[in-house]
Amino acid sequence: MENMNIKKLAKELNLSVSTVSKALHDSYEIKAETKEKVLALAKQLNYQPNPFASSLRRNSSKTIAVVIPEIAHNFFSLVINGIESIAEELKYHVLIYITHEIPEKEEQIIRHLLNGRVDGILISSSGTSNNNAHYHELVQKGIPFVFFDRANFEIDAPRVITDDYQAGFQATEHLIKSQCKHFAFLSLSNQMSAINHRKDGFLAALKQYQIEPSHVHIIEAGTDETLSFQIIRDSLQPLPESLGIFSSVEKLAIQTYHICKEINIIIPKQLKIISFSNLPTAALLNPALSTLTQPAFSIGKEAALLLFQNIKNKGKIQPITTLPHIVLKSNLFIRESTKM
Amino acid sequence: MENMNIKKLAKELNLSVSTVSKALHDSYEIKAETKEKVLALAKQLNYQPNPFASSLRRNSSKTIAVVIPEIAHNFFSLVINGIESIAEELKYHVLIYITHEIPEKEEQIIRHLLNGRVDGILISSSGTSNNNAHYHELVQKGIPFVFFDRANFEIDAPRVITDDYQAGFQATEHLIKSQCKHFAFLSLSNQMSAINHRKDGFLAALKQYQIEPSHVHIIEAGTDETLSFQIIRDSLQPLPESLGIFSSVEKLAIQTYHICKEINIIIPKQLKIISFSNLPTAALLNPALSTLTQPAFSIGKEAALLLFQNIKNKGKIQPITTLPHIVLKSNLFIRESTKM
DNA sequence: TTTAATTACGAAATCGTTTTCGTACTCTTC
DNA sequence: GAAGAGTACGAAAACGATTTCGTAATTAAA
Repeated sequence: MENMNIKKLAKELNLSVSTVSKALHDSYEIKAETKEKVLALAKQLNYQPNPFASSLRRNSSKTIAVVIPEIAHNFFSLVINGIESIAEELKYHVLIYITHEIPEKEEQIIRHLLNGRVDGILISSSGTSNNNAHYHELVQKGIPFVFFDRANFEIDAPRVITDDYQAGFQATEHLIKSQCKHFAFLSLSNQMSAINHRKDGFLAALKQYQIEPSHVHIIEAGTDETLSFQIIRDSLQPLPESLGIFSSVEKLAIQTYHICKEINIIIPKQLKIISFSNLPTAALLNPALSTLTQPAFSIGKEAALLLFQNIKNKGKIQPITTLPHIVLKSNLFIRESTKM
Repeated sequence: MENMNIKKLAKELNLSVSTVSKALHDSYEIKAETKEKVLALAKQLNYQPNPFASSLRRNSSKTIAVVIPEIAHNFFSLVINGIESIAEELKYHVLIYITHEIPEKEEQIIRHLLNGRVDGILISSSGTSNNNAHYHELVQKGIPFVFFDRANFEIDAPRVITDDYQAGFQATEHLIKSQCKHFAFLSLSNQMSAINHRKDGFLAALKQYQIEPSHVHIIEAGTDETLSFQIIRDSLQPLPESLGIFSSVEKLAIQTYHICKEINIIIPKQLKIISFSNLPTAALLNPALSTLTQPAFSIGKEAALLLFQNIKNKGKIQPITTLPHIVLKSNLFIRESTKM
């Protein structure tokens, strides 16, 4: 009685394995009475089909993978919440892979997933190392995938992103109207679509308001924590007059707060800052942080829905032009960190 | 050439399937020359073994499950980071399941995992509904599992927890020495081991310092956000004199901050608060929040190590007395929110 | 030189499902 | 009452790996 399987179940019922299998799947070939018997005994003996045998035979795993740069991050964990809400409903399993912002790691993970372990993949890219070969291999293997937030625009895959350009423009415009004279953009890397779009919006706003180019600073802080602290600290000493910082990600804004505390820069008097962020404590910070907040949960939900739709339509080739690209709106919350 | 498998590989090499399989597993039966040929062609043709066929035959999945109450939470996402660091190293896959603090959901998830989809489970319990039957079924099926943070002490399974009692005592002692007169413990539920230990420490400290029992308040805020806001708000109106709050979880402390802001209670003048928390912004809050911080990453790491050890030792029954229970230390950070 | 041991491989069973076929049996229908 | 359709089931072939067991060919030992 150690492990129940369909063979033992069939023997117990005096039925063939195939009949039992069909009964369990509610096949029209099996009469109601038999189905009931099978279901009843299956429940009683606590029979659960072996998922690997099933996956092997059906060539589908009821599993998706989520590949993200990091997880201890409000944005990504909220996205996962959204993804999980859909996966749970559709009875799919969710595998998590973390790249730690290392493109090679992402490549390795994706390559590994070519073996069919998952029916589809949700990716927030860590930037590409050189080429996009691994994405192309996914396409070739017919494994559906959807980008979210950080997409690779060279690949014809569906994506769920936010209005990064507009949001960047809007945030920058807000800094300009708050009487900033110098402007800095805090970037993780120039390899990430979302961040680059934010930067484009930033630059466009500055151009439109005819800000002197020498007053515009792009600070690439990078993904290494110690290093980025140093880079930001250096760029604040000496402190440009009336500096307005637009941070492309939450983490760098928090670092900036820490640095300002450390070297006694007063926000918003000496420095104003606004950041993309999903911090639940943004309004409680000292001073409260102005934010652009992405609808992270919805991003996860939409991306998952798109993925499952693609999994269902697998085989039927879809014209590229109908690939659904979803763009959601970020919300601007003006708080004290950008007060005049 | 659509999908490579071991049969095609064998044909290409003019070898039998079994020889190829053995070569790929570096079996002593196969001579070096043959191994090299096999490995070379496997790499060239980008052969990756079908994980389900493999799992089916070997009866092991190289996959573990992590069952947590929620994910958009600094503590749990840090724990996952720790778990992932070990899993990645050992080439295991990580499935995530979220219970949303619903015990029935947890039961359902655990029951589902009885089918052998995973080699082991890491659980932070959402409290038990009635019985512990699902845990016993895991034991019966021989599926290793490890509790972390929120353990079920009635079950003989390894656990990785923190010194909740001592930390609770310490935090409360700190509130007492900060001249608080009334004391409140903010709890999620009385079903969770970690939280109850914190409460015990809280009560023990108050007893030791002979605090008048009528000055001691236990506030069970529950897991529903709207409701807990209301409960906390109500318990602060009217505001007891010199109230010191010890929040058992970060979320409730943040809610308290929001409420204080809303109804103009000044921290730490009118109300002092200290909380268990892994907030990266604790020091940046207004005012900076005093915290007890758990070594979340280490908890994840230790729990994963324990689980993998148990997976390896599966079969060999271990005497209950040697079950490793790991207790890690939390760190107390005193900040402005408890300043006199 | 004969026997025993070792080396290097292959055939086939196996893991637990799902699915394709085949086939008894009953029921219509003309 | 023969033909056709429909019903309800079973045998067996997949799915793609791993592993047991058997066996030629070579080498070593007696």
